[in-house]
Amino acid sequence: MTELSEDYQRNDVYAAMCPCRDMLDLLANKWSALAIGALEDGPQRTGELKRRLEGISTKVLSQTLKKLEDHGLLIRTIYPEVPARVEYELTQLGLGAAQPLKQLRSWVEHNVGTH
Amino acid sequence: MTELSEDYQRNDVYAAMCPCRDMLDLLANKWSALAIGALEDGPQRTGELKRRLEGISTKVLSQTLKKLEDHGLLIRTIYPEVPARVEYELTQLGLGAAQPLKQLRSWVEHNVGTH
DNA sequence: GACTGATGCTATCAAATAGATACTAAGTGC
DNA sequence: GCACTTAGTATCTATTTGATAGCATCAGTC
Repeated sequence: MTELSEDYQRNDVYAAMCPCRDMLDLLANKWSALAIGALEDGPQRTGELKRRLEGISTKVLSQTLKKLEDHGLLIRTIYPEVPARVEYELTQLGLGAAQPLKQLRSWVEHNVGTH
Repeated sequence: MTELSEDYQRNDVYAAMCPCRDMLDLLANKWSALAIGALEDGPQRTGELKRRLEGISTKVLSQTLKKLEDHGLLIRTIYPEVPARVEYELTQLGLGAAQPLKQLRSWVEHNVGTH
């Protein structure tokens, strides 16, 4: 086993200074979890996301999507139509993150109000 | 298939008014995800949790644990020793929630800094 | 018997974030 | 010119977070 193959073991979400804390903070968030889940269905534009993520404000939606883009989880594409069309699409990384988030949402839906 | 067996389908985290939104908001949170993960190792007292959840403040730890208790995810036990000993332990519900959260933490640790 | 130490919680203040709403930009159609 | 559409920013307030200090309890020490 080479040292390179063990690289991932250096990441520890319990360590305050570990860079993966940022990612956990980003993903362990209501709106991120919902946005990534919605985008699993394919690229979507802003208005559609706003409608699906019931209760989110314009500002928080913009901020959430920007943070996800900055972390490489999704790609933002502007189509120079009029009025402007903006689409968001998950990257491979985002598709990967979507899996555990889907399980979390699913667990919540199946276990609330049943105990 | 009876109606009762379909009950869980009424929960939809995308619906703003669904009670499961509260649970998603609680679990999709950095400190909740870390606290529940730590408690998977068994009951632990406050100081131990504070040490493991590097960077958390006393106040936020208290608040986080209280919210988790209020939602039935953990049980708080006070042992009348001196100085007082307080232990937190996951309930069955908490143990269930721990699974998807573990996968999320694991995904983060394996996918940060590798793209 | 006052003094220190340990533990867990709350009180207090500043800083950051969320949320609600209004406004801007750019071009189309009337 | 004027209204309409879409996506985003600006603005203001409310809520939450974070850092610290303080409190209560009582055992052990001198």
